[in-house]
This record gives sequence, C-alpha cells and structure tokens, in this order.
Amino acid sequence: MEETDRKILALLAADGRMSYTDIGKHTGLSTSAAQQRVRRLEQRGVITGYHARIDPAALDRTLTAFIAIRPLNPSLHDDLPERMSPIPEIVSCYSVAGDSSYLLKVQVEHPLALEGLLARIRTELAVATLTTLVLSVPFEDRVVL
Amino acid sequence: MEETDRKILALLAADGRMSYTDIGKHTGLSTSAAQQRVRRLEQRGVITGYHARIDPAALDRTLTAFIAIRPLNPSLHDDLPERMSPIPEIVSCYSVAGDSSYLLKVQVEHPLALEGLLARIRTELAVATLTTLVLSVPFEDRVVL
DNA sequence: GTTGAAAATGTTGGCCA
DNA sequence: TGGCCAACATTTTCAAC
Repeated sequence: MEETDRKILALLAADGRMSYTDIGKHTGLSTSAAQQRVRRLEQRGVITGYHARIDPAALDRTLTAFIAIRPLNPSLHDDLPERMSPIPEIVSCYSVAGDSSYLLKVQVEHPLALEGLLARIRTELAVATLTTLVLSVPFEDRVVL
Repeated sequence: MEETDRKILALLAADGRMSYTDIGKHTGLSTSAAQQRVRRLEQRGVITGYHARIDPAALDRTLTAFIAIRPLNPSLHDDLPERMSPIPEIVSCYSVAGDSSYLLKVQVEHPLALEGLLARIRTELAVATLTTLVLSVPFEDRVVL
C-alpha cells in the first residue's frame, strides 16, 4: 500500500462523505483519479463500508458495558454468536482467547436495563458473566496511519 | 425521536454515503425534506460523523487484543489517556469501573509486535496489564434501532 | 492519470399545508 | 413547523486520450 492510498484512507476514515473533488485536492490528484483509487480500494475490500456514527445518548442508550462470558456447559458445537444476534443491546461480539470465551460490548438505557439484559444473557445463552461498566470514552475507533 | 428520524439514522448507519434522494425514497420524503432532516440530526449532535471502515488486515494489523490496565501508583491526577494518545496501536480507550481502570482495544501486526506494545504500555504508563486476544469478530458496532 | 461533457445529486429560496 | 417544488451549483460518472 502506497502513500497516496494511505492518505485517501485517512481522509475517508476521518470524513466518510468527503467528495472525490476534495480527496483530489488533498492528494494532488484529479477528481476522477481520486475516484478510481477509492473504487479500487472498495473493490479490494480495503474499505469495507461507510457508516454514520450516532450518539448513543440520543437513542437513550446512556450506559455502555463490556461483558465477558464463559459457557456453563462447554460444547463442541458453539452457536453462541447466532443466539446473541437477536439481542439488540449487544453491539459488538468478540470471540477471544483468555479468561473467557467471548467479550461483548453492550449499550442500555440505565442500570436496571443492564440487570435485565444480564439475566437474559445468562439464561438464554447458559453462560456465566463478568461485567465491566464504561465510565467514559477518551477515544474510540480512531484510525492512525 | 420519531419514526422517520430513526429510519434515517438506520439508513445512514448502514450506508453513510447514501444520497438524500435515496433517503427520501426509503422514507417517503422529498430530497430536500430528507436533507433537512439529516442536517438537523447533525446539528443536534445525533449524528456525530461519517467514517469509512477499513479492513485492519489491509493495513497489516491482523492481531486485535483487549488490554485491561491498572495503574501501579494510583494518583489523584490521572493523565493516562493523554499519554496513551501518541501510541498509534491503541485504537480505543475506555475508562471503566471494575477490576481495572482502563480497557484498551489495540491492533498490531503480529504477536511479536504485541509483546513490544505491552512493554511500551507498561513502562510509559506505569501500569499492570491483562491481555485478551481476539480470535474472531462475529459482529461489531452494529446499530439496531 | 487526465480531460471533458452528460447525468445525477446537492443546495437554496420561495411557497404551501 | 415541516414539507414540497423549481432553479441553480456541485459532484459523480464514464468515455476517449
């Protein structure tokens, strides 16, 4: 990956709606050259998508937490991700190696909702949970190239 | 927050470059009505930004890990986030309540790089670390409205 | 990579319910 | 207030070089 492509990635990571014209200006390319570069980055799967980021508070999801889970009855066939999928409060799911099997990031309205969510997770998934509350987010998902 | 705005948020969360014309088609609004809604959502801070998502593997960051950190010398003045900021491998930083003080998400090239990163974090920040390796990511940062 | 021109989209102001 | 329309500016797209 070369200089110009990295620069384009940095620009689009910072502003996903930047126009090809502006990308061209920032990289010294013509509009269509910039567009071709971006299209190639998309086709190669380097850029996997464009997404608006939404303030969780605006959706009444003021409480964020990480939940480490460990299955109570270890089984060969692990379909936990599929069974987590219908639970809307689970925002991210990581399969991990360490003290637990999965690490979940969840977002709920308030502590009482977290209590309910934990009960649901424990019963529906048959797992033990260890919860860590998020107090604040100094930074998140930054892209430093 | 009403139905139409939620729909717009869902659309832009899924495709941050969707045109106002398309947003209008999906919501039964005219182009300019859709545009006004989006502008208002941006001004109210509900939409905090638009970002391209980049495949970490394309940037040779194949290894993701979570690192829980605990300061060795607890002090009143905590400037850890500022001191983490210049470390590019640290992608996210959460201040948490639980067994540790901060939870970091990091991305590195390979296990050896993680070893170096852990050494850097421990010495520069004067903290104890507990690392959890990410094996796979069933889903991440999904927005379910 | 570049240029250029056509098609699509973004933008603004005025008008209407 | 919130939405529509219509005219104008900008961007996207795609060809040929």
